[in-house]
Amino acid sequence: MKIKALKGFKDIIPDEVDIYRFIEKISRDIFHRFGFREIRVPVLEKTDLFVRSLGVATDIVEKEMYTFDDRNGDSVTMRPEGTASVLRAYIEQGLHASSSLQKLYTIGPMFRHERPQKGRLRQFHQISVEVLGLDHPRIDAEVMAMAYLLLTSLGLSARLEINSLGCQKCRPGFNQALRLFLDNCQGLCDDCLRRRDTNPLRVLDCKNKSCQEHYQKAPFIIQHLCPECYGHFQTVKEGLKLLRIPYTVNSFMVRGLDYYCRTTFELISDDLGTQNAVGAGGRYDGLVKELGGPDVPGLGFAMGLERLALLLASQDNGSQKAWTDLFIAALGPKAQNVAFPVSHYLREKGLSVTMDVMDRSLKSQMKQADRAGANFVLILGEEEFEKGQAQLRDMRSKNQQPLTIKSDLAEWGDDIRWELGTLNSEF
RNA sequence: GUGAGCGUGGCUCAGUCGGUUAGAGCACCGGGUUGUGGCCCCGGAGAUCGUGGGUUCAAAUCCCAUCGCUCACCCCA
Repeated sequence: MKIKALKGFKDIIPDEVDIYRFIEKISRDIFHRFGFREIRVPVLEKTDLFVRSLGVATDIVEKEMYTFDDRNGDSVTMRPEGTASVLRAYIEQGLHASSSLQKLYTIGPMFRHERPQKGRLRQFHQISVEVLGLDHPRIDAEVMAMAYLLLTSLGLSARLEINSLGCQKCRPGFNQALRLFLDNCQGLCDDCLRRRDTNPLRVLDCKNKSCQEHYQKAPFIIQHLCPECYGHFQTVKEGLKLLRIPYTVNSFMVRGLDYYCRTTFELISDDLGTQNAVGAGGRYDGLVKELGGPDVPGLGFAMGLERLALLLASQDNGSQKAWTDLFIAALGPKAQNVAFPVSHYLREKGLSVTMDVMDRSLKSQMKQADRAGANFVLILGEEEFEKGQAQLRDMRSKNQQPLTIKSDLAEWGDDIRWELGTLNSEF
């Protein structure tokens, strides 16, 4: 019986890794421009960390975490998201002491025991970005602008939707108003009836038509924001305008995690089926304190690498294949015996070199060279080898020139490097 | 947890009102070019037809069970 990977756990094969590396490279570059630094944190944490940060009643904590007792009997959890771990590290390492403002990001695997579907896995990968220690609304706009720039830099388009969830002062009032409104609605669907109690905001994006008719008249959270939250939201929007970042306000947008307050946002793509958010985040003032740290405000977002990769793959951007500087085609045992150490010498000197060690026909070796994306092929033929000659072929121009083989392999290797250098500079 | 669809060489799929040696394309290997790639032509290797059981003279095809994958719901990146 073949052993297969677990449900929702995927191998990322070389062609796909190229896409992931591309995404990561662009991300690091963009984040650097905004003054962010990378932090790497463990994938396994004490269960309590996530229970406290995400909220006991959230779906993630209730039924999606990979939680188990380790060999000491301690309850541990494979991280379902990045923010909690980064904040734990921020507090534990005393990063707040070295600078009151910390801009951090991390890239890595997250784990949630969900039913897999398009753009959703049990082990998936996120880029997670956090700003700690700054509550000015402009940073909210800046972070959204950075997320937006990342997408456009990747050649992707997505729309930015924003909302404000208010704070501990004004949200309860809205929740009450909403619940009152829902109690007076007749004929809501079963889902909405359930959500009315568990997560009232969630009813607002119900897909049921009759429910939606009701919600046309539902109270908007924006109307219930306290003056501070309202002002914050206004400045966020002004900031986005100043930066010329297009956005729409979606007052029905909710976050699944308890810790969000005030600004929330999502980056939505229409090419992802129903899992249409490529990135999402928001402000989480109070969370650091909740986790035992100083009372500093926080803000962050996460992007799903799989979803980004899905979008990039769908845009048939011709993935460049692997390449190699030089392929050595050696025919016959004698030539092979020389080619083998020369290939190693050239690699020591920094060239990427491939050769066929099975001594196959020249035709098939040329084929291999082509597949390896070789820029040049060094041909060591049996007869020529006896005469101390080799051929250096430029695979693009098909030009071929003779090269004298020297008995001192290092000396000859340097000759080859020299020739490749002069030939390459012509391009 | 709920619902629907689908499991045939490495990949994408055809074949399914049961009927001989299960096909194609791509990829792979070899040859045509006695020592020169990408195109073309020819040949080759490669399949427990997801698994188990049942019906039948005969099952990839029908029935039952089971496993897996996919998509959707819930929820989320």
